[in-house]
Amino acid sequence: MLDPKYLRDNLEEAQRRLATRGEEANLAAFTDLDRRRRELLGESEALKAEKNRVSAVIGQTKDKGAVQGEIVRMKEVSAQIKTLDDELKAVEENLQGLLLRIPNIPHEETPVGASETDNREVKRWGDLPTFDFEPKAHWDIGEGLGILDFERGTKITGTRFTLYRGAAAKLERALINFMLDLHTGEHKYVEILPPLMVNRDSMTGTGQLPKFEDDLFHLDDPDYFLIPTAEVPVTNIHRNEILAGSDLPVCYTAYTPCFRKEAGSYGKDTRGLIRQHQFNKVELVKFVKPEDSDAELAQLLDNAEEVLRRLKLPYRVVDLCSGDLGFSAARTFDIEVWLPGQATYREISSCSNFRDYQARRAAIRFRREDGEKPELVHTLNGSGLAVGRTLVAILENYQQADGSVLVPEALRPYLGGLERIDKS
RNA sequence: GGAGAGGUGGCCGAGUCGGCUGAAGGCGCUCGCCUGCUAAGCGAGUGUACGGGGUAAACCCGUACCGAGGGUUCGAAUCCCUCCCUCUCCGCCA
Repeated sequence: MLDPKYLRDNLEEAQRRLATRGEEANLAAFTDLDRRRRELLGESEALKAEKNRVSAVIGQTKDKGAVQGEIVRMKEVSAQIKTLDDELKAVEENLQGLLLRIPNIPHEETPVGASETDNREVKRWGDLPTFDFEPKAHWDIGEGLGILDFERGTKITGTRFTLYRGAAAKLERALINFMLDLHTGEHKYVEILPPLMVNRDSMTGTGQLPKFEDDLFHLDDPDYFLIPTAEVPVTNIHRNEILAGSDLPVCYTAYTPCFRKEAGSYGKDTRGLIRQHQFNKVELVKFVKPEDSDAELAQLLDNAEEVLRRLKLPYRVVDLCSGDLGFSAARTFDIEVWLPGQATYREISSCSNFRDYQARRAAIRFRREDGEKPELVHTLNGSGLAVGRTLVAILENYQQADGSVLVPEALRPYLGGLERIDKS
């Protein structure tokens, strides 16, 4: 959520910067509601002050007959307050609803652009593998080895669900452990195993609600949602809390399955593991002081990149332009891994600085020193990495002419020393 | 799922037949005093949000908040209703 005070004082600037997202924010409505709210609040509070004062007098008066007139008058005042508060409540609900639907303002350094094509490539790492045969797509490799079963996944549940068996299942598990060990052991993140279902407040805190309910799997009873990313439960760990400044930065990593409806992506990536309704991801989440968030994002991004470097998978980093930015993010770097089967780079991680946008929604604050006013933290998160897509990248980059797949050296200790996946 | 108990400030814990209780008391914490060291002792202070004033701040005024939301009342932490959560026992279960 944007700061209402900032909007009040810098309406044109906010409008202009939000416009770079290609989205028209209804800021005129904000101005009207905000003004009306303050009018009503002023009137209501003045009457409450009067009521409190007179009620105290009535309480001290023994002879109630002498204050009968005041009692009658206060009855009337209470009725007026009720009327004002009813309207105030409606105005505040509208205002809140409006603010919750306005996306974050892009970072000053976010490239301005309309879409994906305007994203700025900032880095390439690794040499692209060469093959003396036509490299296959991962779905062919996986089916050929008998380790990915797309048909049965669909039979058991439906489209965009896949059954892993044997080496693929083990490889997925090895990747999860490898990533968590790296981030907890060398990058000093604290491992979290959060709930996979969350309530509405949590979804609102990170920005999935109220605008993107259609993208989420929902349980009717109780009214819970399946998490689309560990960002949601992990960021909400500190919702409505005031952290000690000396504890920042707080860094968490969590492995969780993620559930997404992928509404509106019909026909896209229908083959293979790229776009599933359920996938595994290791997430990195940070709570930091505002002045540190740019540097912390750079570090988080590097922590995610390190996974690919250890696996020797070629990748590039892209600075997302304003038009391609997610709803809550101010700045986002995507890491895209090379997929030889499709001869293209595909997103495998998205690392973002949300600044105080989520912190304001979720009331996540910190105190620099004892006795000082609480301030909003900055929140960051990024995939470290999407596990299923990492498996895809390994299958495609490490595939051999005979259909087998070499295991990256860094993963072998996690697979009992296994060097190669053969048809089983 | 059944039965019972309970949700008050950073923590513990009082709140009588509804009225100077933002909330006793204790602990913790901060500052000052005292003190060979440590410990103890003395004094003062110690929530958040919103609105208004003042603005570089400090600060001042008002309102709200005793799990959440409604209701009764001139007035509710205290009474009534609904919901949520926690604990204990039973049942069930990985």
